Amino acid sequence: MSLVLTLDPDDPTPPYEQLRRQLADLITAGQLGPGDRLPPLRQLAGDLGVAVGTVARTYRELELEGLLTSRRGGGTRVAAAGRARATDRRQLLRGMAADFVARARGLGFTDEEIIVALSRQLPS
Amino acid sequence: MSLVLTLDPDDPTPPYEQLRRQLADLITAGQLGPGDRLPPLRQLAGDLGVAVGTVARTYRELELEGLLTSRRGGGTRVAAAGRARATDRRQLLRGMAADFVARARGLGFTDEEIIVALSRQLPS
DNA sequence: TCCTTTGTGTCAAGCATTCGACACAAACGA
DNA sequence: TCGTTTGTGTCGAATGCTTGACACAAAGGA
Repeated sequence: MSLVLTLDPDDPTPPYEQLRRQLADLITAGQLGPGDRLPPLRQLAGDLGVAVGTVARTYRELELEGLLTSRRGGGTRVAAAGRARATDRRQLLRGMAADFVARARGLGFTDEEIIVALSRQLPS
Repeated sequence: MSLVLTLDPDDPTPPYEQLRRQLADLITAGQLGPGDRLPPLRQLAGDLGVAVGTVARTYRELELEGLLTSRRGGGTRVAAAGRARATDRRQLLRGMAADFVARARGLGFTDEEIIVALSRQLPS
């Protein structure tokens, strides 16, 4: 499994937060399943070019959310699903779709315009 | 015209940046047209509950991008369109749609799942 | 058992952001 | 003309994030 985690240096959003969002989405979407192991702090920090403490902060926050479990020497893994993952997965996509549509409408785009733009990206 | 600008206190993204993105989108989408006046620094700062300097930073950055023009005593207005707004408008939506689809695919959702989720939000 | 890996915690330093307040200059309106 | 509005700039203080380094504890592997 090759994790695709990236940081945008031009984004004023703090790196620990950029990383947290990506991992949270990957887990909720099921790309990372319960028990899956995440990269060690030092490795991920080295790959992304940030300090160890920054990645540690991301892992800590996700553990507080119940998405990860960490053990010294044992690494950091995706927590056993407390809730039904299938439901979360569906809700995540539904929320993403709703956000996208709401944002487009708020910018004055008509439903027709939105549909046209989407049909360029999706086979239908 | 009642601007809908909001700040999420829980979002670690700096307020000046949250505001900058919203205004940039509104302008590019054409919701705010050339010559339209924006709220005075002090008024917007008061409404959003932030310091004047924070809103000033947002206006300054947008002026550097060429989207706004500011004059002492004259207020801040949307700059005269340097480029064809119609094109920008279309490209903005196209980019938003592409980002949404790419993100969903990256999270492992199939095109079919994406279409189903969207059809719940859009009449078609 | 012993060494390595790994997460956790601390620390000081630097930097960016925000805040609140104030002063100033330019445009506007009566 | 004169007072108001408005953007700009500065200042010090506070807060939060990142960095780099270090030590420590727990788990795993040879």
